Amino acid sequence: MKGAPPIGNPTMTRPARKFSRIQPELRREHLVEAALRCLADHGHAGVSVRKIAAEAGVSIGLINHHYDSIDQLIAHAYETLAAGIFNRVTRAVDPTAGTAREKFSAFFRAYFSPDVFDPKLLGVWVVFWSMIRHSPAIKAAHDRTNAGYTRVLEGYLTDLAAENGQSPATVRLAVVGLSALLDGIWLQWCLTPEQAFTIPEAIAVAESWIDGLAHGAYGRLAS
Amino acid sequence: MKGAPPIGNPTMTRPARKFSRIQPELRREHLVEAALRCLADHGHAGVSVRKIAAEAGVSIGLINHHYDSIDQLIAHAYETLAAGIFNRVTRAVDPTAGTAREKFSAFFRAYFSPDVFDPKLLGVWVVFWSMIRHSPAIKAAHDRTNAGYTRVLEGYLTDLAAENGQSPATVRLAVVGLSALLDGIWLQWCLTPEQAFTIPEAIAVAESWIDGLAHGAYGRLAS
DNA sequence: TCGATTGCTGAACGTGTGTAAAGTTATCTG
DNA sequence: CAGATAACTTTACACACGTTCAGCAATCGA
Repeated sequence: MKGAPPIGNPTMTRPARKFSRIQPELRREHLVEAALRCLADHGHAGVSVRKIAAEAGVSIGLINHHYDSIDQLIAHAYETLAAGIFNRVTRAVDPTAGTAREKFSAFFRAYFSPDVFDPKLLGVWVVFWSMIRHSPAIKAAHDRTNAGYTRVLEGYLTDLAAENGQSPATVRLAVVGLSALLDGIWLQWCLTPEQAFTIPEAIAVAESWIDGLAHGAYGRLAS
Repeated sequence: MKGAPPIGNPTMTRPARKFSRIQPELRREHLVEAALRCLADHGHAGVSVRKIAAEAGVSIGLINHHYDSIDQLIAHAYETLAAGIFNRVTRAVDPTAGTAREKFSAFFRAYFSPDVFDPKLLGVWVVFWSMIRHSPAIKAAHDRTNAGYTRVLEGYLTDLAAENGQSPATVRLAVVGLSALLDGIWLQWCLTPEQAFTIPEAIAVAESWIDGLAHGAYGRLAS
């Protein structure tokens, strides 16, 4: 019974392949994808070696074979998801074509898309946030992502100031304001899907913020 | 040993009072406070009957005696905390004194206070958010709180529009924008305490948003 | 002072958790 | 084809979880 080979009929009973070996790198990718599905479906309860292993169709022990602890896997998942979204959104803006003002419109179109504005995505993100304080790896991933957006928005806003003949002195706080506005709209939208504003309206709010900035309404930020 | 009364010295060994009975309402208040301390200290791991009971100095069974499940306790804690902050912030604005513009400044002063801008508070809130999808009670508490802020900001913004001789047509989306901005600044501040902006700067960003609105930069919201 | 009431305790139960470590086997290399 | 390698499985462990429930005891009214 226990692994005993069938006697006399080696060709009849093909020993079914119990698992497949793949490159560690590829396996980790699969584990990350399974982890993200678990987080999206079960929220915080999805942070579970057993659930993720089942979702990936592998044994319990595999995760601890590829990661020192489950937190490392979650951190890797954060890194992967955040980088994917960041790349998708920022690549939607052609850095060589159009005015700075037009770049914002392109950015908003990419940001306010169903890919990003998805309650399940916030569900995943909330888990990440809740682990930031206790997991240095996740905190580091968060800081890296944040710095990326700050850098990109800072570039656009600097160009916009130059385009409008304004001083770039206000750019730093303008970045704070704009990224806060984008985060906040995303948060509200995902937390309350039945809420009272549409995606086009959300875009209009963001566009208006840029218009207000361009019209010099934010002079006091230069203080 | 097990509760056996000491023989022969009834006066020597005073039976220590094992616990105290208090009104259910008061006990629930204590449990809520203990729960909030646990959430602030341990994040999601603080959602635990054993941890909260220990923090409150009561037995394990008491929580299930006063609440059907631990989720009910957490929902009660949410309600209490959210209402407390909402009251503190909104009462800081005298509805009878000053212009609408001045009311915003008062509101911002109360909102951007150490009470609210506290990483531990976000830690608690993230737990609430993570439970919204699975707990109708928490979802309801969230919606109620949200509606409260929307109502208040809508009032201020309507007054501001009247004060500036503007159409109130844009108020609805202005509420979306302002509350998103406030949420986003709070989120950023709490997630990244070592970040590159101060509380006064955060106030300046919010004030500038109001100025931009007052200067008519948000005309397109009326579409 | 003596029940009655009921807030409260604490052990028990079944389930789920992350990790460790030993055993298995698919795949690669010689 | 044989042996080495390491990806992978499996089992086991110790612990934490929420909930239940029988019984204890603090307080109140008589």
